[in-house]
Amino acid sequence: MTIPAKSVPPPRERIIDAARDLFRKHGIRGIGVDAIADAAGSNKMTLYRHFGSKDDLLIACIEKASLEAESLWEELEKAHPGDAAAQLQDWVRRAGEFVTVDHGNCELLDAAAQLVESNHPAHYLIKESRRTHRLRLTQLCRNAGIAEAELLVDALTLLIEGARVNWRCAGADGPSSRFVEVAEMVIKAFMDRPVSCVAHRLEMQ
Amino acid sequence: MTIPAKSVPPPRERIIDAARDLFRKHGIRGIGVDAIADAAGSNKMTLYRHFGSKDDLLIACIEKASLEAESLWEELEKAHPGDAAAQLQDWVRRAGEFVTVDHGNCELLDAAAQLVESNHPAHYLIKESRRTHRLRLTQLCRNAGIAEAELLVDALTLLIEGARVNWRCAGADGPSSRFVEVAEMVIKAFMDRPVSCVAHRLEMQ
DNA sequence: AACACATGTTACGGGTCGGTAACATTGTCA
DNA sequence: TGACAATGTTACCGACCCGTAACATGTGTT
Repeated sequence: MTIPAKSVPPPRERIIDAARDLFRKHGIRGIGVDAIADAAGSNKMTLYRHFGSKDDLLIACIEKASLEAESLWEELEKAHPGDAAAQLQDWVRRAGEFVTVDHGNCELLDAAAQLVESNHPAHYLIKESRRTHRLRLTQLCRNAGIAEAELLVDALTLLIEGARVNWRCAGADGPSSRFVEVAEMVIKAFMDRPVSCVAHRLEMQ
Repeated sequence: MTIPAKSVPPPRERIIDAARDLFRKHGIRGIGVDAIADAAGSNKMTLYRHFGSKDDLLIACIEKASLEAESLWEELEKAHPGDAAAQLQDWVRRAGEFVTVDHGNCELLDAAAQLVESNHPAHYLIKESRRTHRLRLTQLCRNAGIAEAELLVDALTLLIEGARVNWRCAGADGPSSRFVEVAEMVIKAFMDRPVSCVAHRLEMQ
């Protein structure tokens, strides 16, 4: 019983979690390390003992978010073993929740948007995470029998990130409320005609 | 010849233009009033003589961007008089340019995203501008013979704003490069079946 | 008890930034 | 020329924030 009950995570984890939450709510520049340490039930000194700088803390947050995003695919496979179409549908449902609920781990985008043209070391992590996510989703669409999987993935990516942005500034009653509806419709359009409009347009030329 | 040649706009306009540009590039909190005044070829003092605060300057920027966005509809009507379908197609094309080129006046979203939960007075302006934009686009879709115009507008809104966000952090070779393609496909899907998938889903229940 | 170690507390330095004050400069009009 | 308004220049204040130093407080181990 050296560790009687892990009722409270160690300070490092609490700080990361608090930072992720506050970064998402107020932006990276919008929140101070003191407030983060305070929200984590700790203080600035222990924060700086674990993370050499605010940037290091940000990187740790992105790494954790990236790991969580990676676990999504295992959950989908476990929920619908071998059924790619059901997994894709479930993905849309979960994406809709990530949009309409604030606790989504889509903070990679927010972080990236705030680091534009800054040569921040976190850029590499974000790009890498997004690349693997894109590949996974493409494979899922392909397994679901969709011919133009890449185009569908791009469409879904635009939709979900547009929904996120819209939800934040236009509220829950804005266009983001129709995300699932629109996404399902787009998927259906891709499934109904594996020979897509692109092929049609190519034929016309 | 009191005013020989308006080769250079007055400081107020130059400051607003510089602020819009820098707000977009670095974020509202990411740029200082001194840098804005400098980029406008002016000083902080004249900036504060025209705008009582940085927030006032931001509001002036939003108002100007909102006016420019409003003029879009007149241009569309002038380019394709009476042809709603062509206007809608042109809208998609222009939206694609706004996404892939940085000078787009879609900065309302960026401003709103940075003012989340801050009770900023600019929130009202942004919401109002977005509301009228939504109404105009809905009317355009309806004139183009689309039954579920509201849903299509929501879909297009999600797509364009997702494309903007993606372009900023994933680069020009990311999903945003397919925006026009996806948007045209979605519009085509709405045109091909005025009785949409929503109606189908209602029938199933 | 004694020690090592992680954590908490307080205070401070250095920097940035929003905003103001006082003064100098320019340009226009009578 | 003289007056007046708009603009430019410099300096400064106060607030905020990142990061560090020094010290105090536990906590577990031997």
